[in-house]
Amino acid sequence: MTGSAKTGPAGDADSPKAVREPAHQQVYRQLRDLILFGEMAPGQAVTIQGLVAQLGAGMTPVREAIRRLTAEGALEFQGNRRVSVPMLTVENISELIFARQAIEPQLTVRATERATAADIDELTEIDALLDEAIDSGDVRAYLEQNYRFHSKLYAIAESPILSDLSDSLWLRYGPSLRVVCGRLGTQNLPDQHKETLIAMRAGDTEAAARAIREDVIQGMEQMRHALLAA
Amino acid sequence: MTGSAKTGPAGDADSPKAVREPAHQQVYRQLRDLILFGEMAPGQAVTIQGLVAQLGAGMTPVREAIRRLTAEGALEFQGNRRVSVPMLTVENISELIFARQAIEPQLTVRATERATAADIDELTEIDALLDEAIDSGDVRAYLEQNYRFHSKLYAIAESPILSDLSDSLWLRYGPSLRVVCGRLGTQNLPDQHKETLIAMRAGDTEAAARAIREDVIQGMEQMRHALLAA
DNA sequence: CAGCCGATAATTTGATCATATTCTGGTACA
DNA sequence: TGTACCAGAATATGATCAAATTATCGGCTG
Repeated sequence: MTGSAKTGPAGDADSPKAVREPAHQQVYRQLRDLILFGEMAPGQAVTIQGLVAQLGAGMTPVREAIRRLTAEGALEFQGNRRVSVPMLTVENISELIFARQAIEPQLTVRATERATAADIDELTEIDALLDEAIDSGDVRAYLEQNYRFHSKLYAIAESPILSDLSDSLWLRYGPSLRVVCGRLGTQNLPDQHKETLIAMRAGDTEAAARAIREDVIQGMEQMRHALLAA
Repeated sequence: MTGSAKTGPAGDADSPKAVREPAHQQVYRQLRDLILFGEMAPGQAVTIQGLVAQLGAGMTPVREAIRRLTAEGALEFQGNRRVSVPMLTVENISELIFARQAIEPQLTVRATERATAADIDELTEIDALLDEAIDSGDVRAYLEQNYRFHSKLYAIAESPILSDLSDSLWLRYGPSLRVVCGRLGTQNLPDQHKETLIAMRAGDTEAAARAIREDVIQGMEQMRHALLAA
């Protein structure tokens, strides 16, 4: 579901007459990014008419985007037809830790089996941008590049179902991740990406999976601690 | 489908506690059941206007239900505004096996830790209906009761995120499961529920998890074989 | 006489529908 | 064989209806 090329036959170059993306999909991506990169705080209410005004879109596309994101776990029904950004509980975090460490190492195994040299180069490039963001303390850039790294890694795995699951999990903790990063800064964040890349270059599936598992667990544990403090 | 009347536009004679459910949610549940219990074949196209006619609902609720189920993996975009029931590939099955055997035993562990005697009694009752369906060769009833059993089990676990993941997986293989059952009959289907219940009564989390893992793997392997035959 | 509680009105927001517009895919015709 | 047209389906809009939250007012009690 990441947007590289659309499912069209020969990809025409972008021309004035390029394939217009449906409005509901545009709205979906915008809102998704807003949630994913922490523009929306956990607990914040999401109103249809608010988004209509904010994004300048029609009502129907906004409704559909909200439905879709609700189904993916990025938003939650607040009972009486209200929708809001989920606030994670400690139990939620435990579930997320379990699910992520069950799924993402497996995706890493498959990615390592399939990765070409060009794939690994691209990951390395993203990781460099990630380091840059960490050094400069740019939280937003950190979140984006970190997501891009994992997203690209799992795209290489060519496992649509597991990738979808992983994406769904990411949407659930995205907003809280932002809060944690804002509080702790970007310095102490986990980063096992170097180890992952080394293992992938060596074709060592087990080591790559182990590195990602570490990355996942360290990150989620830090979230758990930050949540307990609040 | 549960023989519910059409959407009364305005105040009809209220039932004592009628909490009118939104139309889009009704449509969602109806379509979900259609998919889950094999009323729709893998590969079958799903059109908005077809459902509008079939379910007697408005266009907007149908659209939203389709979006939601698409996000959950129960339906898939076919590229050009077309939506259809997914046909599983062998690779898909492998992913599903991995994901299910990673998640569902853990849900079983949590359920075993939390289950009351009444919970286990209820599960036992469902399992009895399940046996009945198997004996009488009623595929539809088998699918329903089997889903109810797992659904109830995971509800006991009080783990909303893992339950959501499990539900999403179920929606993906529901249609194909129907095909397999229709081909093989209900006799040779896996059923580790007895072992699960015994372990739960004894509070043996490990044994319960092992039984469910067996149940999952046996069922999915049978699906894989049936798919390879076709 | 002042403060609190419950009921009702007003406003905001969500749900649904009818309709206009755009796009896709097929078909007829050159 | 290729192009233009047509039918049908999906997308998108804005209006309208219903529900819920919020605000306000009047009565009651201390």
